[in-house]
Amino acid sequence: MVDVPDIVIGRLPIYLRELTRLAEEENQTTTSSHELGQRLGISSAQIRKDLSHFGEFGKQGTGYHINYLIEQLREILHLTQEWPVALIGAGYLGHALAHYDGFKPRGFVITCVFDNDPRKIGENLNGLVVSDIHDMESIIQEKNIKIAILATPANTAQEITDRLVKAGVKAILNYAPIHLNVPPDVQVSYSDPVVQLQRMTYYLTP
Amino acid sequence: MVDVPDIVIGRLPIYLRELTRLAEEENQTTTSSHELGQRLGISSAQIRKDLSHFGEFGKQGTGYHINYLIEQLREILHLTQEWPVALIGAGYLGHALAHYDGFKPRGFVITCVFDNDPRKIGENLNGLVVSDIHDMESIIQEKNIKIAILATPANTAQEITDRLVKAGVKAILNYAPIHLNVPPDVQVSYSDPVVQLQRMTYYLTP
DNA sequence: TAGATTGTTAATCGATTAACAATC
DNA sequence: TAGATTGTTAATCGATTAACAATC
Repeated sequence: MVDVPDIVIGRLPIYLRELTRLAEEENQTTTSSHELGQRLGISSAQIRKDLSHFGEFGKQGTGYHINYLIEQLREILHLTQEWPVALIGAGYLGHALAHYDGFKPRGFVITCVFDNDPRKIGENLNGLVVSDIHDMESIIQEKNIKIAILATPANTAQEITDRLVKAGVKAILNYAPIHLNVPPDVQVSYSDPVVQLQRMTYYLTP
Repeated sequence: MVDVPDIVIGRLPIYLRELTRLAEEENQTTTSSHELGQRLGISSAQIRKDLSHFGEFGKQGTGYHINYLIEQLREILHLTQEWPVALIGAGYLGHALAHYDGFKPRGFVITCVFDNDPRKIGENLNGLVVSDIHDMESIIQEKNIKIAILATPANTAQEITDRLVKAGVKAILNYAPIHLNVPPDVQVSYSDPVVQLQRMTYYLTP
């Protein structure tokens, strides 16, 4: 359990999402690796192999009890606590993230928002007041925040990242279209819509 | 060149992005697989191997001419044309995407926006008028649009996807937190911030 | 019991890396 | 020339899959 491949970890939230859907939308109480795989376009063998890294969660003949497997996945992914998140950038994207109601039910709460634009500082974003980015480090440390969402332009992203790391942040979801350099103990996840679109156009006939 | 692994294709836009950065921000005209890899946290061997699927773009001793490699990557990824994109959903996220100025310089133009909310239909979004989603298929076909960005709630995403596919869309960037079922000739790329955050919390100590 | 499905093993498949001849 | 760096090969490393005994 010490050395589970990251590619396996990356699939667990997808399993968790689909299991929640099966429970809430389809009102099912059990499922099988075959059914889950069918719905996600993943082989049943891969799902069983992935889960086997962490224990035995199913029963031969009947499959998996959905609520139990959801609970196990939430523990594995450290989602039994709610994670406070700092949002950096109060532009259009920052607004969208601040208003997104999908964070809370899945384990995350945006707790503070920062911007460097005096016209945005003080603004109310879905109940959160935008703070001056100068206060970022002190507020992050005070609230013991370990996760940040970066929604700033590319040209300030690395500088802000360095400050986040110094302030103790260990995971960054980066929406700026730029690679970030961080120490090995800091996680970075990237979301650049253009990179995603460009990957798909390769397969399209111009 | 017929059968390049998708994981290789996925790195090409990253190379392209960093090369553009090297040219525009650092004013460099040449680079090496070593330098590029250093900046991206990728081995130089992997970069050379990836590029070798498509041809020989460098020179021994001197490396790669940046502008030339950029042009080659743009051709490989089919970015020599500008791709019109349909945006589905005019909520906060739709607003953010409609105002994002990073699409045009990298090959994409949001050409139409759709929503089903009568209060949003007719609204002006950064120069685009929000259309009734009932007109989605006809407008997409008329404009010969092959790429859509899905920024709707999860509960309508599959239904809209089916309609997009019928209208001829071949690539979907999906922001709804749900797996989409599509025919094999349709590309889907996913962007669910919570999935990305949950992958990172695995590595965090609660 | 009969049917279904797990967890696991071994085989297969695919991706990454190290090394180096070629050559600018 | 000497130094640097490519493109490519072969070896290594890692991930996926097929198959099946175990068992609910």
